Amino acid sequence: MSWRDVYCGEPRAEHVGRRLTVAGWADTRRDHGGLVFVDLRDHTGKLQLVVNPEHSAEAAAVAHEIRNEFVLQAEGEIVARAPEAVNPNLPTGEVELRVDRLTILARSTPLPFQLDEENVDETLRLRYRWLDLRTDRMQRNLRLSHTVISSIRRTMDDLGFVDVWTPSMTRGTPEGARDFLTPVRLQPGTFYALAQSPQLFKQLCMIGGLDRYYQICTCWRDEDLRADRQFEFRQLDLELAFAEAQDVLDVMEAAVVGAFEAVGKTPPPRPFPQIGFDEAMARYGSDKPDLRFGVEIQDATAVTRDSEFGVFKNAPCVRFIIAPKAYSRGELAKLEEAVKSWGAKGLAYLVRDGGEVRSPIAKFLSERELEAFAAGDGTTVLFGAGEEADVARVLGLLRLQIGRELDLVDQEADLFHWIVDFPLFEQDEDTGAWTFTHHPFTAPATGVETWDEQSPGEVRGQHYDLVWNGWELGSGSIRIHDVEMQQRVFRTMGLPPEEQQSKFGFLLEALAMGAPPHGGFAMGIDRFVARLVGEPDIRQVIAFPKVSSGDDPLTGAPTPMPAEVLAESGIAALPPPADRG
RNA sequence: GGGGGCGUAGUUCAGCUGGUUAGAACGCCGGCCUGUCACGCCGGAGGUCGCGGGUUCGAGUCCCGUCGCUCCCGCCA
Repeated sequence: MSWRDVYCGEPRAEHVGRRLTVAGWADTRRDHGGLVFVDLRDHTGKLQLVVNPEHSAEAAAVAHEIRNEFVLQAEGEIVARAPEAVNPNLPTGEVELRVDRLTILARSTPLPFQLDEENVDETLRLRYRWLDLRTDRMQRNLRLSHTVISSIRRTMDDLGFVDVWTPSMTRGTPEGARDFLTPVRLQPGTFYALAQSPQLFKQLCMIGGLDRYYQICTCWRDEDLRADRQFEFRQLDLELAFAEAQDVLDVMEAAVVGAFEAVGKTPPPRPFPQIGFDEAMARYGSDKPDLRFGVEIQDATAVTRDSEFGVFKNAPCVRFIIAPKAYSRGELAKLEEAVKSWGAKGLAYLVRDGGEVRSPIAKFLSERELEAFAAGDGTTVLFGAGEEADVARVLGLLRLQIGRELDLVDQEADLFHWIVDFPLFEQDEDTGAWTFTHHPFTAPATGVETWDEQSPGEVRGQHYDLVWNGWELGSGSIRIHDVEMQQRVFRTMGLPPEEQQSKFGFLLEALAMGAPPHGGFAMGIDRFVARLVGEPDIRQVIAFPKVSSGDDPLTGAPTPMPAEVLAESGIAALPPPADRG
């Protein structure tokens, strides 16, 4: 026997007269004492059951016992509703099931929250995720997530990519994110790291002649959780041999556009525009700019060098943005508080309101400066002064806040951009040491073979980030396929030959044995899907996510490490959290 | 590590400048109900106001601390 003939959402007028069995959850019941109505629900929709004691006394007896979320199986005839009883709000509203056999397949205790309640505390939803998953929201999110992933796989398949599995348990990388560590019982005192990305393995696949590799793989990073970050997440990971940057971008654009089409959304036009890193930082103060609104950053350093205002005169960099609103004192105080929390010392401003200029610094400013900061009436010029990187960052954040506050963001827009021409190296502010911007396997710009290894700040890399409406979806690059170039990069970041060998010896060996030119990309699937379904954070598209402390409210993980595991793995015992401090 | 927001029945929330016995809706329990669809009507149970301390004649309300969740900064090659 089968549990059901049709899903709850399926019956229509053409089913009238047919005997059918349906099964699902009791969404709502309306018990009139005699007649009982039950809305039976599954992921396809709802169907009204009518249980009439005159039709089946047995079914009616069962029906009175039904409570919310009981699992039911009902058998009977699909009948047309009387015209005045049609429910236009239900796709199945023209018909109902006249029940003559009703079985309770499972009972339910009263629920800790109601499924139709909005704004339920998220920890509670996650604690009882199996209930939360029954909601339309989660059903939609997870099913669309599947649609996106299968669409991506289809695109990859069509383009000749091969799905190759790479290990999750691998060698730790001291650079980059913190690793999750796995003790190895067979060799006490040693550990594997959970892969932060299959980066090196996919490069080895290229050297191994696989030509076009892809994988939708889990990656682990032991960093603080955020709206767009979990300990573990999925990425579309791909690599192409004999590829140039444009080849990689073309593949990614095809995957993105295909996913949009798969979920019935209007895809962004190709090719996605490219913006240089320097330009993005200068105009938007971010390497993942949200281009759905203006309020671009402008530079004033040329005029402020001779300023009477000490803060401007002494700052190596002065920039400003113009907000299309004459902010009040109170609002400016709040903005100042915000920029201070981002590391700025203060917030200079210039309000033009009804022909007047309000500004505590106006008296210091020359005609030339005022001209440079010209803006229409009903505006506020907001300044950042200090080191260039700090000014860019703070004004970038301020720009985002103003865009949100003043509702300047075009919510309908789907703007995709490539950010390109990143510097290959960046300097550590504290130590002055040079390190890689992206990762040490990114190739320098075409034609760049050597550089001053003491001062490589001008070298650009063949690196590209994909940004959607201000969210970084992922990044990729053309990789180094020449062993000497790879050693030069390691050397520039101060990695001595012995350490190059001990950490990356296998890569250097592989690069020396016929490595084709290659490049690839990695895109965060959860971020992409969250944006696609309109969710503000990735937990809503992950079936069983963790909360920001790293706890899983459902299983109660993580738990203290058992003493015998510690003993076997050779790890020094740490008291459980309850015993600490 | 730092900053902001939130925390009151099972759930979502209200609770004013401190002042009787902390309320509503939904849910839950009992009763009535044959055309409802957020069914209706009657009755009922249900609270450590996150926790601890303080101020006060009196604290859900004010202060300090702490815990939890959340957003952000740092961090995330």
